[in-house]
Amino acid sequence: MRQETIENYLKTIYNLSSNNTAIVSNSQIAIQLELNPATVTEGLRKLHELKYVIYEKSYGTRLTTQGAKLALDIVRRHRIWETYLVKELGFGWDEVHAIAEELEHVNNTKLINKLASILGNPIYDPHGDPIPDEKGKIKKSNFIKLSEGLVKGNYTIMGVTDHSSAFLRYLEKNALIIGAKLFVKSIEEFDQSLSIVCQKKELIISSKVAECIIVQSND
Amino acid sequence: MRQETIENYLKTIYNLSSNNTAIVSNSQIAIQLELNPATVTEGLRKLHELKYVIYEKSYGTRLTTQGAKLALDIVRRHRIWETYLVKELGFGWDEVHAIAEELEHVNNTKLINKLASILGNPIYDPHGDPIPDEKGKIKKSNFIKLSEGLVKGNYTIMGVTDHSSAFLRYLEKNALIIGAKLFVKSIEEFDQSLSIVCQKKELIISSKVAECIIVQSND
DNA sequence: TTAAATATTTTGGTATGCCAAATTTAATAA
DNA sequence: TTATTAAATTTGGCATACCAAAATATTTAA
Repeated sequence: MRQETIENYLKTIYNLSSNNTAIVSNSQIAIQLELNPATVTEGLRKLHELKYVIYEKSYGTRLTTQGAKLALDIVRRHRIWETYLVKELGFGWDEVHAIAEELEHVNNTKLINKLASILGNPIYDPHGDPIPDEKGKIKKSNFIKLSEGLVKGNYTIMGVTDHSSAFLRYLEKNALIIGAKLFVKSIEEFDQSLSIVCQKKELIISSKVAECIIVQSND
Repeated sequence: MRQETIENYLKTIYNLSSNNTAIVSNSQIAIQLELNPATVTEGLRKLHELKYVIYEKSYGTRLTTQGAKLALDIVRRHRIWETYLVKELGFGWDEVHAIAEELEHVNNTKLINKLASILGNPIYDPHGDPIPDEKGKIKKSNFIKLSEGLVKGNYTIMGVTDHSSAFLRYLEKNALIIGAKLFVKSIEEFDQSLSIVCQKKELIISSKVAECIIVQSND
């Protein structure tokens, strides 16, 4: 199996299993990697043989210790590169994801550690995602989705779960950036849209958007 | 054909045809890319169809305008990365080639131009190889191999044609670095080894080494 | 608890990139 | 110029990474 293929599967499984439960379904992986389900079944069988995952037929897949180790390394490379592109090379946070998707496959520990060191060994990337350290240790947080926030709650935006340019530009347009503080004025019962106050401006955001914003409570 | 495969062929053909004549043989490519000759025949047939090369059966191959354009772009990316790794990230000139082999395939013009700009748009990389500009224009030079140098000639080292770590470390050990000035004291008739003076120290170098050092005359 | 819907796997098939061995073509030396 | 050697090509084959369609499981809803 090509190294890049392995890395893409493991990264995807890691990302899916950390958001949701530990077990990941084939269809989730297929959608994420834009592959036919048949291809994913094959891929998981091989990754199981290679001992990167525990794949149980028609049930689900989870990473082995070895698989998680590699997944965390890819995630680290990806997030260090994103941070470096934004902080040192002047890219916008909405354009770095695609470049980092390629750079993450360049396997050179010294290079990544050097970039991390220049950046001051950051713990979060420009999207608010935690960056694993060299040993794969990751800062655990008590962050929640804004969609889980409470009426009259005060929150700080800590990250996003959607990295598409379209979404990131939408946020920027509305000043919904990392570190911004916001107040939940009300939640519409019908469609769960939120009326919030951010930077003294009031705006309505859909539940779909709120699902993709990670916040920390300030109360 | 995978983009990376195309890029590796074109880069190799470019490197081989600029040193020697314009036409490159299959066996040269096979050795350089560490591929079976049968594989190279196939590859060249496909590159011909894609109009990247003119491949004439049992005769040889040369780049088309389109092929040369892409080749020069890869060479640019490779050499900018090498320079960036040495100048900005503190890598040794003997260790950057392998990393640049991977980084060169990341296709993002803005990224390369940004790196180049930080470096002050350099014309030579750490090995003395010229870096094509964004349009593929390359600085032509009157450099010669040290093996073509004359007795009692004064020269400045401008580059190398072998990028192996072993060779680069040998040079460093003997203070034969880019920019060093040297004087050819004598040439041994029997084996064409050179007796040179560099940094006030005298040393003997084999014709094989002299073949791989690029110099400019100071006389 | 069954029927319908959804998810997963199997089967059969394609394209790419590679190689070894056999054959053909070209180059070199006698 | 012919025999030898070397280079290039063809042939047949393998592994990977895919997919579409059919078959099988599993889940959900009636």
